[in-house]
Amino acid sequence: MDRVYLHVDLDAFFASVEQLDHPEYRGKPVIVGGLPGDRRAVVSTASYEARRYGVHSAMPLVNAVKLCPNAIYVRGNHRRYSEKSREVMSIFYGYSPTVIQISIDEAFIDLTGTRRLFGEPIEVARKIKAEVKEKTGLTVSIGLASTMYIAKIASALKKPDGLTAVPPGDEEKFMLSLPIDRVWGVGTKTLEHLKAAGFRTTGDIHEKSIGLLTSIFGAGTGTFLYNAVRGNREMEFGAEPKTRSMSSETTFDFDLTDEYVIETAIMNIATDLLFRMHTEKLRTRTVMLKIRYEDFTTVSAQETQDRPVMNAEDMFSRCISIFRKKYERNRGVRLIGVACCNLEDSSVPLQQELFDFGDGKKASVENAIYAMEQKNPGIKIRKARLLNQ
DNA sequence: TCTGGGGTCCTAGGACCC
DNA sequence: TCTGGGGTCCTAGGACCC
Repeated sequence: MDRVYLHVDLDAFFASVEQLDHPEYRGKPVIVGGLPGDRRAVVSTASYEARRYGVHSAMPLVNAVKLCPNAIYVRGNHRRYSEKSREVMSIFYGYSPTVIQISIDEAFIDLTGTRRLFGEPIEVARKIKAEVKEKTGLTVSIGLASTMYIAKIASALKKPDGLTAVPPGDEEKFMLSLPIDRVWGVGTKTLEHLKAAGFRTTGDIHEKSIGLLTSIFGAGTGTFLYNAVRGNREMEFGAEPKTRSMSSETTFDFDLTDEYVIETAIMNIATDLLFRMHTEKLRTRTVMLKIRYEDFTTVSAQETQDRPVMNAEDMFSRCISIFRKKYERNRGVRLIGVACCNLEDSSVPLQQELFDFGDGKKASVENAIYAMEQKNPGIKIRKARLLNQ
């Protein structure tokens, strides 16, 4: 059967939600990510009005302030964005049971075999745009193609409020019409590498053998490039996008060198992460700590134990033990991150011998605290050490 | 100019086992 | 004294995405 996919992308999502919720922001440059004066913030989303000044995602906020001092700056409200995201995603299920959400603001919709029920895919795409606009006030850009990979690239070509269809059979032609930096999966590093090796267009890649490409770019990137420019890249999305890791990190306004202060920050981050793990009913045996030094060099180390992390104290002591082994004294620290990998479902009971260390009591006290925090969002119960932050 | 936070996946090297 | 080949698992780091 002929495959048909849509890729739907919300336009300038966070900024658009702000303009929706604050009518006085409409038609004006809105920049989500931080307030002027936030030293190390970056732009999360810029409204199209702000993009005209050259502001874009991932740009350091200080640069945005220089380009567009009169913009409306907001830190952002993720809870609200998630709510709007759910509204939009639920509309998609009216057109197909197979919706694959790949981030807060985009999803694939599998329209394969739905023609008899819903009509031509291009008409379905138009209907979805209209329904999203009518029900949520937001606009989307859509790509339509025979593979998810092509649909994904197509959706970005006419933004905002765009619709781009690539007819079946035209996949390769489409890839060859694309500037090289539009190839999804080619980032800054590969782009530099391509330029250095004299590749300027997707056609330049297309005319080389797979052997040559892998000898220049390595096996992984080489075969990826070879297939991508032929439109051969099909992504098999597994059934369940399972959570594999969870992390929390903080960039400090100023670099830290005092070890007590750094360790207190680690406690803060670890506590936050453990709370999120708890609400998602996840547990882990693998804890990773990340240190970014003032010069942006980044190191990380992880430790796996037989027993899962039992409570905050356990979590903290694992983090600190990694930190003390890894940290090079007196170097300024700009970021600390903690991650838990290889997550397990915490409702699966533990073997008894892993549990009998007196940790049970601590864990149940913490569960009570978490329950209270969940019931009363806003209340945070923290160790005394964290109160003066 | 100075570079967030939350993720996923890949690769290369070392340990360990047969 | 000098040493195989294959497999698996773990770790650190890197690339990429939104």
